[in-house]
Amino acid sequence: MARRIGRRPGNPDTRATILAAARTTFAERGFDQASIRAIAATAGVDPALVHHYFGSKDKLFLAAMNAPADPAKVVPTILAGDPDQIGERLVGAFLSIWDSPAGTPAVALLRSAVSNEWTARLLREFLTTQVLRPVLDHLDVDPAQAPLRGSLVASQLFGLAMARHVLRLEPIASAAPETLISSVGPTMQRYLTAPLEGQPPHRRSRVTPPEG
Amino acid sequence: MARRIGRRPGNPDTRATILAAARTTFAERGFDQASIRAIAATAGVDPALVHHYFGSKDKLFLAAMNAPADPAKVVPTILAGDPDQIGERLVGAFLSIWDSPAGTPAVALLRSAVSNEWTARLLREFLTTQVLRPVLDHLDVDPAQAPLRGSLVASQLFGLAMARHVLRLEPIASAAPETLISSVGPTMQRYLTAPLEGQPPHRRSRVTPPEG
DNA sequence: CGCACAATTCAACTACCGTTGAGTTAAACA
DNA sequence: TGTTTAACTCAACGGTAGTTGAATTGTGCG
Repeated sequence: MARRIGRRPGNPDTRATILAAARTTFAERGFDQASIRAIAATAGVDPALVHHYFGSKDKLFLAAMNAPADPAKVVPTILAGDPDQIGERLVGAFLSIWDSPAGTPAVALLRSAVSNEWTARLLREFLTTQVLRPVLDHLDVDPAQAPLRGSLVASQLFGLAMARHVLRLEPIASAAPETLISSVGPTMQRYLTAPLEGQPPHRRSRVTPPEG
Repeated sequence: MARRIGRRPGNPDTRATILAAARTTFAERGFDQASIRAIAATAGVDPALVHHYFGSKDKLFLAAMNAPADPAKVVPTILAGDPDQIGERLVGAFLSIWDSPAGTPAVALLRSAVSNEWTARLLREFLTTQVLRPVLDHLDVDPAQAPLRGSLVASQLFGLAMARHVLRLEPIASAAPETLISSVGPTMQRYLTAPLEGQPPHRRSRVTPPEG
């Protein structure tokens, strides 16, 4: 079992090089469009070596996604402090993730989740169990309303990340974090804590849909 | 030039059948993942016939995207009426598009824009010139703030559509339109008309980013 | 009828894709 | 030195992609 003879892990750089190439390629193209061959080429390596290290494309993706921002460390920082500013702190923490080393795998996960059911489930479970549930629990939100509030928050954060980092819609793409914090923070605050049904939609205010 | 002999456009159904198959396939899988071969199979037709009619996959996509909800007809309905309810009417009109015949190509465009730069530009220009600009003009928004307000609106609407129709995040995916109108409408209203810089972010309220 | 021409199909080309298995190289130990 | 073992390469497999050009079908017209 504990045989320790034979060639040592000669060049441990290679594994990390492949992982880095995988992260950027997945981020640029998403899971489906990123090919193992392209990743291997970026890493300057034979495609078969990727399989040698990671076994399959799925496992490579999982390995590349490891060590995104650990929510267990970020979430408490959001919760601490004035409850009225949780919305702003949430947006600030969210934005700062993309400028950190975790930003690349985050974009990768985001891009992939749209066209790949498997990665979509990955993102969904990560968001709900690691981020939304702790925040909603901490705020003592009515459990009957928590799912709607949580998915509203997720929809705005998702749209914000998409506009800023995937679609690159200006001026959101280049805006200072402070601008987005003061703009979107109150939205988060409202989704989290303000009464949602208190103000029902104005009576008969809907626009008639196109005929069909 | 004006020779009119030979076989007539024998079965004009076929072209429409292919277009319909293209729309649903693009909507289900997005531009990249939708194959001409799959579209042809859905239409019960040879892949080469698709090229015969549409020339290339790009042109087929453009043809399939034609006749989404004509914004020239929808936008005025949003603008008419109480300016304080424009947010709600905007969300209502937006939601109703997806339940109309235009919903299928809309989902297709949405899905494709994420992983394909070409379709992303298509969606971006459609949104800004056909929807956001008219609304902002009508509201006499400060031109210096209009782009930010417009892209904030777009980010929330985009996130809403994604959550509801692509990621199918519950309970947004199954919520009644009225629920979403009363929840998201005020957000739109605020992005469009409320002072954005009036309340700067609370001083030093940002969460420290992960080191890097 | 038989010609013209659109509708439609067939087979094939090139180009990638993920994956596999066998083969080569070289570093560490006995 | 020689064995062991991991690092790494090569060539190929079966599959799917968009696209192409030649061949076939069938209908209307002179």
